[in-house]
Amino acid sequence: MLDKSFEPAIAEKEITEKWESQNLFACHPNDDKKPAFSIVIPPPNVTGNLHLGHALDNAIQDVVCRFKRMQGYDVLWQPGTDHAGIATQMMVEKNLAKQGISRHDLGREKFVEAVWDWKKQYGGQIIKQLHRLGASCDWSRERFTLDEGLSKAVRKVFVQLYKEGLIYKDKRLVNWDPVLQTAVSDLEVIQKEVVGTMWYFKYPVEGNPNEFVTIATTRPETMFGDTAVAVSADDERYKHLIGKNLVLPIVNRTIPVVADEHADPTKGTGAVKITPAHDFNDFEVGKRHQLPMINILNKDATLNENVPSHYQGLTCPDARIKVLTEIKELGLFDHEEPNPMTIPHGERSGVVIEPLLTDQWFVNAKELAKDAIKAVENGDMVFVPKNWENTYFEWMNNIQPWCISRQLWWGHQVPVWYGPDKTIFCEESVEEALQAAEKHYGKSVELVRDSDVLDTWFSSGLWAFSTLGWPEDTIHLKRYYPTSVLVTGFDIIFFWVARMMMMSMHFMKEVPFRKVYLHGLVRDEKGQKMSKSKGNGIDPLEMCDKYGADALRFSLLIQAGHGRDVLMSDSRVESYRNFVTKIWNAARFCEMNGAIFGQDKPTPTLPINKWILSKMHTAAQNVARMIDEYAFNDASNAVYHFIWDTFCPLYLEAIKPIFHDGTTTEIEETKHVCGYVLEQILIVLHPFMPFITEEIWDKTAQRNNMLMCETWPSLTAYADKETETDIDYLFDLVTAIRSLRMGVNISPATKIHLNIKGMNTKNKQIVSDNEVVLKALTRIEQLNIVDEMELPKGSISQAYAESTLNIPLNGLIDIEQETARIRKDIANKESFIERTKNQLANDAFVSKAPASVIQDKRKALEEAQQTLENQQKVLANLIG
RNA sequence: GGGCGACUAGCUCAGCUGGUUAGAGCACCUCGUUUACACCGAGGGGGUCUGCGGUUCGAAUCCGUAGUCGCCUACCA
Repeated sequence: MLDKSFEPAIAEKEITEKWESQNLFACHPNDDKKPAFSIVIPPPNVTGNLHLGHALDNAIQDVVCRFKRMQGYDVLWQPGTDHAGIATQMMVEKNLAKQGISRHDLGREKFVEAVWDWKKQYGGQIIKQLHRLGASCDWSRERFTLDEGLSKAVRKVFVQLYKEGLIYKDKRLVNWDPVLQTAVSDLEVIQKEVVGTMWYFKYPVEGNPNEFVTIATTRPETMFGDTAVAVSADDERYKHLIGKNLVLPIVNRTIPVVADEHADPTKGTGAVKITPAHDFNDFEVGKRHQLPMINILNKDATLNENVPSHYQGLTCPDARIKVLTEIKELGLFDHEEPNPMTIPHGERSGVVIEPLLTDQWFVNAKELAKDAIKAVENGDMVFVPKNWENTYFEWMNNIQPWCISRQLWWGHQVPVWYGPDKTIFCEESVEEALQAAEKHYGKSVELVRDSDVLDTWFSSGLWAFSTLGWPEDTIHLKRYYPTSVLVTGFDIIFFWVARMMMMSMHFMKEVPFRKVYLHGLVRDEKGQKMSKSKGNGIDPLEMCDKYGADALRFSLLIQAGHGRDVLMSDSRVESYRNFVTKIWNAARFCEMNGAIFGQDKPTPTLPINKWILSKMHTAAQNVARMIDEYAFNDASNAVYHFIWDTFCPLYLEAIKPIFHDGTTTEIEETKHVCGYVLEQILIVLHPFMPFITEEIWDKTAQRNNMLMCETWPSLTAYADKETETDIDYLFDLVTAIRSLRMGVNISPATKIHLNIKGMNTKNKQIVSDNEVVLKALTRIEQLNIVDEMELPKGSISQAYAESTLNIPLNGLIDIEQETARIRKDIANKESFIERTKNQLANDAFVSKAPASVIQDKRKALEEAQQTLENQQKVLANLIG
């Protein structure tokens, strides 16, 4: 029995326990009868808390997984978390800082232990939160990117790529985060727009103190690292200076003037100072001209020993002020102007990123990208929506070397050992490295391990196969790889999707997933990005507490259309909570009227019952198609409207009089049909709203199965189009009658007499077949269907298709108001008729438009003309 | 600088390969019989589809162009 109201908090807990204690989310790799379907979860950061983006992402995956299970697939939804190198290390360091301890106080080993302790105690909170949403992951298979198995995969991949020459060590400019004191990849750098200043300095020409070259710079303090000034070879202003030297002010070091394509005569002064160790373009210029590279910064971005002593130890902003002062004192300042520019900031630390010359490990992404590009070109992997593939190609075709080393402690340590002479031994374990070293040196030696760890995305890049057991040849790998679809946000196409494609193509020779579905961002109700600083964030768990997980999921899903962002607000969730209540009450109604559950599909004789079965199957088919197209908004909309606009107000209302006045046979049939249809509704709605549906399923009957294990309605067409059309007509008629009543303020309590004049045979038949229903829904006491009659004075009439509806009224009606209403209706009809007539009189239209279009127009015209005629009679009767 | 997307009722959005008297939800107005539901029911008002030009018998739908907004990406001496 269903209680008076649905309590999400209690039901969600109970149902989750039932699902999980029976292991219903588990995959069955040995079940040969079922086709496999698999999804790997985008692993959330182990430090993370569930936000609405996760809620959306996982609601979508859950819909797909539950749907596929119901369709008879063996589903693996592979869960897990990411160790999130920088984020996690920062968090633990912050905690330690509260006790006044730095990671250096602890030392590397102790620190890493501390992080593991933290992880064991507090990490993975987000996984618990996913359970609350109803996520049907195979929780027994949860993985972590630093698990032993996954670490093994990481080492194997690194070693192989190294041995293939696709991973290499290089000294080059990288994005350096001076606070975290590590290199970061291009993707971890955020460009921020600011209005800076362009300063113009004069560099004297060597041997001719009265001649100067004016250069423009936005970073005066980097002048200590200048090793040339570049000009364009054709620039008349500077041509004569090429090959000569300038004197770098303050330090009084001489630097050459070189001709280089990088110098653009139209920009700045046409002469550009070259600082190879602190600018990416200058680095290239430096290499072209074999210029010295002078690094002037320490790891914390203060100036180092390569600058004049009174600058050493200053921060860049301080040094800048000092340089400006000094240049002015030297009379070498030309002028300055405001300069809008973008400045790189660290994604995590938020501080200014410095290009810094360091030794780092790189992946030759250009090489790995080749197969990853091909796989999308030839359709082995498909983007949904398709237009994202442009973004993918654009980036992949211009891909830069991927800097994978991080100067952190938390993460996968690079499997590289150095011999006494710095020879590199890249092996999967220290034992193997020692062996290799012994072979190399002909004796045992001490090795020192590289201290760097890998970019977090290096291990996430292997996620699609490492979680399935690779490099072991596991049954899961065989059965579930390649995975069926990846569901994620477009913001990590480059970080993750692209890297998975590259790694998977290289190591598996096969795509990691057949499709990638990219959903939008969750925003607040005004369409603004949610952020802590704006304070407009909405906590999904709060929403669960307040409205239930089903309502939250549904409000996300119903907006998840291709290429659309999702807006979130209390009022939206509230309205879907109302939908939950609606379903609950509909179920209660069925139950109270003795609905029969757990039976096979009925074969009813009453039109209304045939009708709802047909509608139900059409809806189920549509929903299935839309899920397969990843149109979650359309799919949820279709369920929503079927329940709220068809099942409840039409069908349930229509069967009330049957339960009340029907014959025993009719009542039994209707109990069966309404029970059956409700069960089908529960099945179709289940992927979207797993809790309420499972709860109703559970509480209404003794069942063998939980709802989530039921089979999706058969997709073979079951449609009774004729009955659908008939009953649709009936309900249209109901609306027309209700509208007529309402128009003259007849109280709903008043039972009326209704005359219908001139109705055709077919429609008469429909009305008489469903007379009980029609009368109940429109509160008609007496119904007269006549071929011809005079409309009584003081009665109210309305043309309805070929017939005229008439309600005799004893009381007064407002003739004026009524006349106006009819006139307006007539005017509408006339305008339609005129337009349609013109169209049909147009030879070009008749000769070129498809026959079906013309036929439809003719039919509509005929009908409108007939109705118009009737309506004109009604008007004449009213005023005459 | 390059690219992508959006612009349809007060708000949020449907409207697929051109043919609908342009739809929905929320909001709004009116009225509330019926023990499923007031977290509800019935009825109703409201838009000519950002501007301009074009293609077409026919355009919200295709093309061009202008504008506004958003996102991605590059560069910035």
